[in-house]
Amino acid sequence: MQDVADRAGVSISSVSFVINGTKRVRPETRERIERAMSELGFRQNVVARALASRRTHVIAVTLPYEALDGNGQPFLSSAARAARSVNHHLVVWPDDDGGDLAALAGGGLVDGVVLMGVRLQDPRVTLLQSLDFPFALIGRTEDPSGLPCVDCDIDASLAEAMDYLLSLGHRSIVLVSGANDEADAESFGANVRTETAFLRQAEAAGAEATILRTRHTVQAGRSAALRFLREAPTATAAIIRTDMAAAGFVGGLLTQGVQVPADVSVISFLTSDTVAAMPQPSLTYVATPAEELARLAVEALLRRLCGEPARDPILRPGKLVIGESTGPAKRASTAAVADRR
Amino acid sequence: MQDVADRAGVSISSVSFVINGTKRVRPETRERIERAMSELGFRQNVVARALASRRTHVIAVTLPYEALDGNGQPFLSSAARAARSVNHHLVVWPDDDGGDLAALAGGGLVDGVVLMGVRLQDPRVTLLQSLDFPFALIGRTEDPSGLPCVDCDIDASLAEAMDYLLSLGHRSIVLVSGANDEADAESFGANVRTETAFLRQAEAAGAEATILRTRHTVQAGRSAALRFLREAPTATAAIIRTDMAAAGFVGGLLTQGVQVPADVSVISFLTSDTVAAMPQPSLTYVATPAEELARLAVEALLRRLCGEPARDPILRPGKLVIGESTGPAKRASTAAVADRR
DNA sequence: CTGAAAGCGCTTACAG
DNA sequence: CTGAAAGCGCTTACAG
Repeated sequence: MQDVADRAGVSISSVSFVINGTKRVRPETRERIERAMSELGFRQNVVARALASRRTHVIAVTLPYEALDGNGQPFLSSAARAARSVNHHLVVWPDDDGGDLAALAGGGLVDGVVLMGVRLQDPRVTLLQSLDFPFALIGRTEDPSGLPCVDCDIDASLAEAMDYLLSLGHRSIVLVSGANDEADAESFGANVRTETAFLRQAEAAGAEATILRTRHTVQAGRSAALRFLREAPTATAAIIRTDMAAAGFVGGLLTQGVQVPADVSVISFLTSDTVAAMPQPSLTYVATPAEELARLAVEALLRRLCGEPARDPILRPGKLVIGESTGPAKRASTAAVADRR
Repeated sequence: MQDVADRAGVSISSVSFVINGTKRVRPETRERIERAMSELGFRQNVVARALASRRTHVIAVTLPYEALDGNGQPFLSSAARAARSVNHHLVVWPDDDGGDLAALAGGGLVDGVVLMGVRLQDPRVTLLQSLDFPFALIGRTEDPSGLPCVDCDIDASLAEAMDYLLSLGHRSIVLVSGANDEADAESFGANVRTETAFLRQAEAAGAEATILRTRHTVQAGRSAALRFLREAPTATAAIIRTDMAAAGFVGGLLTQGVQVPADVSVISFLTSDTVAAMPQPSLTYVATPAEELARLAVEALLRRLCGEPARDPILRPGKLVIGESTGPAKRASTAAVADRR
């Protein structure tokens, strides 16, 4: 930077002002400085700038190591684009238990962080609050008031699926809920909120409601199909919340000679287009508004960085996309049971 | 840090030495310093350390914005773990065209970078070389000699699939190759190398070889199935290199009344367990050694950071996993054709 | 509009 | 084994 200043015949302050647009400089000097920069191939040292200004213009999104490999939902790419559109960079920073996060927040490498995979009781939120480090959440804790949250409107999203099934005449519906283990199932808000909303909406509609839980794997979906047939023999429709299991669930039904959607309708709840397109028949599904949520979270974080107070949680509904896996309910559900034997 | 030094009654140099283990300090002073640090809840400022030492202990893996959302392969989680095991952090840094990469490499925020999605002619490699910035590749350029590369051994991996199909009696085999567009198909080494190896291995075995190209989507896989039936009527087996298309391909065949594997055997080439498990029947596949490749790439980068010269490219083969989509070839392939009509 | 100077929080020869 | 001091490459009041 000193070299640039020398070549342009100015002080390094002026160079800094030009780079950051912090202060007015005479157009003529500005041009001299810019010429000098490009002639010297000057690249600003981001680390030094960060140390002096306490701003890196980098924000992070943090998620568990496994989630790094992606679920096909465009959360990360959308967040990265949103960051870039406001002149920031986004990095993805893996963290399982808050240890890496502490290093991230304490170290000054990034200006703020977006948390994914938020749990109802999330120690990371407490940690960041105690460090007074700027953050935003994709998801919600149990009591999200006062926190900058962006989340899926589970209630409205589920209503999309339920109303559609009800309109097709289904009156006995199963929710295949769950997570990788029992503790996860209880700690993730999306899971708990889906189960609650399901029971409430089914009751309101006078429909029979059953909840099964399963893990997030294709194989688990196959097993869930067997349990579905055994434990809910009168059910004519299933809503699957564990996206990887959805394909397995349909496969499991087909293997048992149960036709989809002739015998049983299946809706995949909050999944990606890709996963929904994979099975044969392709799935009717409620699409996660991943792109929008990620963008809104980055925007919320940036408002935070500008010193604005947090607003109320922002909720967005998923969208129903009709595929080949749903159809009218069989008239007499007992007939369906008979067919299955 | 000055506070810590004061409280421990030492100079800040000693504190620095304790934190970094750079120099010997008397156990007694060390203990005093450590006590002072924990009492004060001291967190080292990573940015200041980076500026002074020119080492951040952070490495990046860079990939296109879309690839951020993952393909289910454990590249990123494995790389992150590998980095952590050698006391570094890994961030994921999206980059489409080298512009973001230049900021990353020039800015001093990370010590080195792992490049994914490497093309035969890759401008990012040239850029990093000209900046003299440490990097390692997952993948290979056209001429990778002298570069720190880690890649899938396409030839050996394909032989796994080919030998298995040949042993089942298949003598007319189709490769469904491709990428998101024609330019990609020509520019990605994995694609080009697979096609080349396929033609060579088929010829060596005296088998009939056909290549079809398709895009990386489920829907493209369905269309590819129709083209397979039309353009290669005598073929009894297909190897699919475009992972998302594999499920669609099987679905497309089934829709046309072609049985898998009774009429046609299908192998998915270099995919993840998850994608292979999704279709019904589940796919026989050659698993990408993603975990190993990512780990090796991080190790290669770290050797680079320690000043060691690059070795020759490191190649690792994929592993054949037998699923439900492969079986003996139909005796007379003409019979198969007749069946299909 | 421009510049001299202090300071961001560390590391690391160097001297003791 | 320990400390005083220069320096990493910037930003930013402050004075002119």
